[in-house]
Amino acid sequence: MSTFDEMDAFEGASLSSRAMAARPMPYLDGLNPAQREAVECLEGPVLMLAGAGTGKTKALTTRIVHLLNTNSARPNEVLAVTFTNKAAREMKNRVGAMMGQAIEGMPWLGTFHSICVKLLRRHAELIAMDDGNGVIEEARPPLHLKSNFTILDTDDQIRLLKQLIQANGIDDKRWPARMLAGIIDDWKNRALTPEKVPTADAGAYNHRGPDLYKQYQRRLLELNAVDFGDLLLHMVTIFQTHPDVLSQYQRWFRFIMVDEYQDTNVAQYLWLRLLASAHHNICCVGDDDQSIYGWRGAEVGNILRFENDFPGAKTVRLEQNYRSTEHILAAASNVIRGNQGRLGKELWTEATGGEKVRLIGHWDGEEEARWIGEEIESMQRGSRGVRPMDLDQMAILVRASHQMRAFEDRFLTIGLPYRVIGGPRFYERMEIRDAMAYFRVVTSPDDDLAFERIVNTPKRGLGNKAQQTIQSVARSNGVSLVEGARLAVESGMIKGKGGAALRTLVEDIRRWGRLAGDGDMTHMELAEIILDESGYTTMWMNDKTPEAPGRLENLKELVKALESFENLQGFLEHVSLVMDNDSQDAEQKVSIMTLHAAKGLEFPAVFLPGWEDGLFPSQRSMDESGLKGLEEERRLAYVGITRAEEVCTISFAGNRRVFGQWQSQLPSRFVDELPEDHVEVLTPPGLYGGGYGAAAPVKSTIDERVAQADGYNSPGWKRMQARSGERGLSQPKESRTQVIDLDAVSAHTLGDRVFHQKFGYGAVVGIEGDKLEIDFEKAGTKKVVARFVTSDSDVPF
DNA sequence: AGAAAGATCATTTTT
DNA sequence: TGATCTTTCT
Repeated sequence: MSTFDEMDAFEGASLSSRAMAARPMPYLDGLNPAQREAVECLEGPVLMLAGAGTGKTKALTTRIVHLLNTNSARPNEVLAVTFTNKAAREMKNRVGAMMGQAIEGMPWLGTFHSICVKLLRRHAELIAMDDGNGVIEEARPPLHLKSNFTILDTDDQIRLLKQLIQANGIDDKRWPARMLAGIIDDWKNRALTPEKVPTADAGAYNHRGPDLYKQYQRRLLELNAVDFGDLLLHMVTIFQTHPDVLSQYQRWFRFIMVDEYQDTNVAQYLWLRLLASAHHNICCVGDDDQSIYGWRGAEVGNILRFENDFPGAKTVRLEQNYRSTEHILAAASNVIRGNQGRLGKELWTEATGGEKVRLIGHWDGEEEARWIGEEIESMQRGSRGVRPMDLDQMAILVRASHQMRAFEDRFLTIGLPYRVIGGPRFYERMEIRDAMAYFRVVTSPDDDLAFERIVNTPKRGLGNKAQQTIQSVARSNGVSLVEGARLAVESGMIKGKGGAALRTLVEDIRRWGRLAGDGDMTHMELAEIILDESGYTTMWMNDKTPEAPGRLENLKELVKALESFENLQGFLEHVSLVMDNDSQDAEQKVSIMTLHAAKGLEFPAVFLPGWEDGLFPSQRSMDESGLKGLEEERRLAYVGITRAEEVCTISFAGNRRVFGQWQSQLPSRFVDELPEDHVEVLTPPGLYGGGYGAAAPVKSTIDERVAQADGYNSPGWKRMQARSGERGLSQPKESRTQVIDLDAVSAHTLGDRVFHQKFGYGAVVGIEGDKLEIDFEKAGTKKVVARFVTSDSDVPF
């Protein structure tokens, strides 16, 4: 950070004179014409529309290299933003590899969030509580953010909001904290501070939203904390209200590059526009067809509007695809064609031939999983002219994570190794968060949220009552919770076992803090001491649940991860933003993940199961966002198909168990959007109809052929429809629930023998509404909700 | 304070 | 169905 002045001086040199000194540029040779055009256009706004598999990262990194190599910019004058740490890392590595060891790293290549943290730590004091009414509370010193603020994650955020909600006397059953968190996040994504929330949103959260948002921001400031959304919001606010700060950075970041521009939200967009507004040297890379995070605040509009925002922008399209076969590209193109308002792009490839996209319908979800399992095994050996493939080269991409279960179950039984990608991240796991809370309390005893988390973990006999006492003592004395706890113990307000344990804890926290200060031991040793002496490790060692050993493993891993940091503080500062878990073991495994998690990845063989209306496209997307939602789903389909290099297999099931209820499913509308010429309809083996390659009538649609192939018209299918027809897919929820309950109730009469998951067999001795009184053979008489028992004579379908 | 029964509610989650 | 939360019981 010491080079501000140096830089400003450097700015004087003219571009051409610097370019004179340029070195040769062999790196340009490997580019196709479009890539080269995007790379060589260094000045002014550039929009690089990069379709899937068109060498986007190559172009992006080469452009950075070109900027540096032509002496157009120094490494620290380039602002390069990504969304993920992974993408940032990859760019760093590739730039480094291309440049050789010639440069020190690029300090401003990183995620939006990590860059904003750096900036915000420099200017934290500019974020202050300005009371909207102009009334300043005299008693307190002016409240402003301090440079050593902590970053709260979603969990802390929710807990904080819950406290606020309760303090405001709001029933958090009817108005859950999650909902408020969502609303506030949404406002932050739109760069709205509490004062700027539009009147149209006044009704949010039962009309209390805007007020609670304000309270929440104040509380965060009191805790010297920010949440993820604040990182951007605060920086935008600072840029908007402090022109001097803004112009400093406008001079500082002479060239701006943005990856995945289609995923930017309003706050990120404003942030970029403010920084670029002086020189317009901004190069945005993205693909409007791959915008799949609208539900998280991303605005496709940002990329669609680029040419308006930056008049005279140069748009370059990367359309030559190096990843997939022509059939796969044709399928993807044909599907995405259904969307309105695209910037327009058509992927093409020089390669010809290859396997057509394969389409197959199944009787139900389990059969789909069974078939895919077998197909994977046969593809390992090499089937139907497709080369043999390793498990690592195959992936199953689902719309919603609950679809994974069927595959996991199946693969477990047949012993097929698989790996689930995504899921809870390492630092989001309970034990990691607990351990980190301990570290937080030790390094900064004012961290109330951290203290709250660990005060009774492991159990110290400090229940609700004790914790409330601590809260009120702390509040009335205006001190932190740790201090409040100490006072509460000293004054004898918390006595007995809990009091003793609390005294020990408070003393320990102090002692550990001193150990940290002494520097007599490594921070790893200290971490181990904290976890051991607090009883946290012991807690998990005594835990008999199956996941306990894994948690202990994770704790070990956490301590190991400390190695690469100077001290605990250093670790904590970065952990919330940088700790991802792409732990990859060497073993060959099939990957299972959501379509969202698959963005940016590619596999020789891809399975896309569950293409059924309501599931994919998801009913909820369509209900909540209408056509926009449907179009985002379609982009998701596009993303899914374009992950495949050689073989893409799409499938759907006619029946699926949804929340324990069987439902009949219709093939996804996207199935109809596949181009027939590039699709091969497969016939599932055995069971239904059986005839391999059952001759399809010439002019039938794909749906009809699939239906015919897998026995849609079989008696079983008809029976199924008759049975479950009345509870269709799109019935309103209330009526569906009703139907279920009535079903369950009417299914039993006095004296019936029934089965309950927990209690086993029993006889119905009473019926009250939807509750049954049952005399269980083993468990005695219990009242049970009818839904939880099955009639013994019922043949589960 | 903690276990157990009951009620409730179910997408996608880069940071 | 089953994970997670809340309420109730000991």
